[in-house]
Amino acid sequence: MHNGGMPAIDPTLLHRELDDWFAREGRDLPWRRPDCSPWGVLVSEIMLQQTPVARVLPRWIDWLIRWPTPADLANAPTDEVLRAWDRLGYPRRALRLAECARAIVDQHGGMVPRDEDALRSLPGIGEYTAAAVVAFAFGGRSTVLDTNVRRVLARGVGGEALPRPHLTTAERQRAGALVPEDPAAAARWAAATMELGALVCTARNPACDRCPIAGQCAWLAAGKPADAHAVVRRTQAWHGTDRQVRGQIMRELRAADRVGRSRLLSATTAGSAQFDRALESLVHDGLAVEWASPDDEPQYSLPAARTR
DNA sequence: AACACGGGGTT
DNA sequence: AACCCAGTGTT
Repeated sequence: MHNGGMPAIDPTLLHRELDDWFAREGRDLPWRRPDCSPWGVLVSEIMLQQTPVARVLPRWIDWLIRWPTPADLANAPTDEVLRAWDRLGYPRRALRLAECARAIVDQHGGMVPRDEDALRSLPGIGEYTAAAVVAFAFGGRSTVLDTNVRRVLARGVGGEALPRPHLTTAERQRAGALVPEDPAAAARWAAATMELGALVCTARNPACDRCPIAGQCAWLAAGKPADAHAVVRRTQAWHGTDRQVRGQIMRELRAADRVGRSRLLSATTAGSAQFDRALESLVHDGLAVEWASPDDEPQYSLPAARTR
């Protein structure tokens, strides 16, 4: 096994330097505090899926005050859940979080499970989130691989500017091999690598001069070569998409009790064909319900009752 | 493996 | 206007 003449990685040194840096520079986020419950951590992880910390913070605080345990959320009406989710985006996550709460009550006696496979089987919890809850809620050993960690390892260990578009088995192995044996150390490693990717080893302008592991970084040593598999990935369009129209409809539904189709349509930038497609998809997803009216246009609202 | 799915802050 | 961001579930 060779690594192209790049400096050998010393995991022990890596762990210690990142540990020290995280203790010094890590943000004091409420879901990282020792008194935060596993449920609080789980809620934060769902909200943080594709959503920045700054926007999650106020929603998370309100959410935990209102539904401090899985049992509390399990009994909440769906419309209240969706209004509390507000504009965090991807509102299906809110539905899945409520389903997740019910599954925790039904299958785990209301306690967030510690087992990674059990977590993985809950609604809305995939590979990343299961590993994150193991580490951050229970201080357990897991391989936490989010976009930040992937970038840190792609650079520091792989010598490449950015990770591949898709997670590979080889990448999982590389990440797993670097996880400290001690569970508490593994949890700190997960938090520190994520934080490094978020604060220093950012996608666009990495602050290598402030990086605690710059001395061991394969990418820096190689002269920071450009992304090998760049371009290709075009960002998804946003304006005029069905997603945008869905968001416009959801905003209107959150603001009203019931809304007629025509008023809903006028709240969007869509033509009627796209509007109907978006509205139908929301009904299909369980984010909206239709109230048929014999002699007037159909009315729509958020789902009032929870769908048990 | 590819696709659908929000929204707002930053550059 | 483009770019970025603590992913998951479906097909």
